[in-house]
Amino acid sequence: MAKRVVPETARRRRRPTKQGQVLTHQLIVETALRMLREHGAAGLTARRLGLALGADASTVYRYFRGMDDLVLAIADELFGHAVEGWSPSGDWRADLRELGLRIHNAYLTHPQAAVLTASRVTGLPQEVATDEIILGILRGAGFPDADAVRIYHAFIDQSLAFSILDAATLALPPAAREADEEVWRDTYARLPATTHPHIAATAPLLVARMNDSAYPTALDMLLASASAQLRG
Amino acid sequence: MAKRVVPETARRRRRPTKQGQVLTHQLIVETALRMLREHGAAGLTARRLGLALGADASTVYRYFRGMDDLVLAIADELFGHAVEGWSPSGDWRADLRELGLRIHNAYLTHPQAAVLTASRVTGLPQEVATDEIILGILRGAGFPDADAVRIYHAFIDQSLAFSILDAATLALPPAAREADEEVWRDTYARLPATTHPHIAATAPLLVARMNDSAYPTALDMLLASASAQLRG
DNA sequence: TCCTTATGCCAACGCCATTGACGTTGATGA
DNA sequence: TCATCAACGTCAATGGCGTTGGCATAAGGA
Repeated sequence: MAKRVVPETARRRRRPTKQGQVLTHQLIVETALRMLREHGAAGLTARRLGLALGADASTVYRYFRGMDDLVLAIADELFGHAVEGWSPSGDWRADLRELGLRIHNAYLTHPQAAVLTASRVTGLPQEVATDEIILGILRGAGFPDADAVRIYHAFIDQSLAFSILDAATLALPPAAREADEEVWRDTYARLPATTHPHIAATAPLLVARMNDSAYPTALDMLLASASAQLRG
Repeated sequence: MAKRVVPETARRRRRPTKQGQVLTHQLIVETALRMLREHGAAGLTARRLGLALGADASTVYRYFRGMDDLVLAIADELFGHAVEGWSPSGDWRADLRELGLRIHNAYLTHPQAAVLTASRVTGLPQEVATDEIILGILRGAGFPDADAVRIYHAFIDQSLAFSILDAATLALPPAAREADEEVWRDTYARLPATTHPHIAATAPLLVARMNDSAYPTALDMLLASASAQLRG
């Protein structure tokens, strides 16, 4: 075949799809983002993307080598969304907290993008820009380079990792979530204090928190530890 | 159809597969675990599982409602593996560190199981047992119940979340990983200090750490913060 | 002995990502 | 002006996936 290569230069020749749509990388990424937002991670498929674009599924492959390439482009875009409109306050701890929550939130609807961002470090522009910001905050706060890099790594991976986890919960249909909650409540309430004293003692607390994301806690703990390191 | 219901009572009547194998829930889970260990998360499919069992893929559905049910069973099994042979040392911090690493490691080859464990809290036996152990360590260390529950939640989700992330890296074919590493090294080395001073200053450190999991760092920071809370 | 039920197999459904072949277009340069 | 060529659209097909309906068979229980 004619080697479905994706050219790097900007395209100048265009032909509309059957529905009259003119495609670009940008348009495809934006459409994909909208689909993810509206239908969740499982809702983005080549076929449906093609449909949403008014084009054949295979047309997507003229622009991206495969779905992974597309998701990678989406992933980079999300870093841009995460820091959009943000500016440093001067308080490193508050700044990192804000950025952590923003990144976590941006990837919440796009867990597949989080997986790729973390596993396939490809140096895409928005990702690099975000890295620079985070490292800048840490070094500006006075962390020695080795510590700054270590904390940066833990910080960014933790935000992405929790996004994936929390996204899975979010993606469940409400009915399934309620059913699970019921089972859980039952199971934990039924455990006798003789065999499971600690669960029995804390069951109400456990149940009350079971639907919350643990990310804010984990983030705060990471920042508290970093702060202690800085002072110590 | 005859409603493919999975009976809850132990089965007594058995008919071997064409290959003479006699199936049980246990055998299916064990075979699936082996496939995950040997071929990674993407290597476990209903068809291949059937093949490995010497049975038709559809036979699996006589034992599990669907793939999710099977993976849930696997997930619970993994908690058992994680704490197998472990006993508390009396040092709560060292104990939690050990358990965190064990859980992270157990789910490393089974990220799909980690996703389900965290998103569909179903109160399966091994999971409950592990929860009891962790809560016991925290309450034994002197944490008030509210803190113990909060830390427990962050701790367990952190280990699962990082498993998913690290598993994605692990699953990449070595060639792809090396190619990515190359790109990364290039990108970061090429950034001028004028536009990206912080990356430029720490590039060697960044590159040196890029393939390591950030989990141990994040875990230690979480424990350090917990310890400070306890003392404070 | 007969009936029920558990459990096996097979074939099929509708989904998925991806690709090869082919047609059409617009820009380029002789 | 016009031939060439790359870009990029469609279509049809491939091989995989989870899942299910239909049917055959064997093990107990009556």
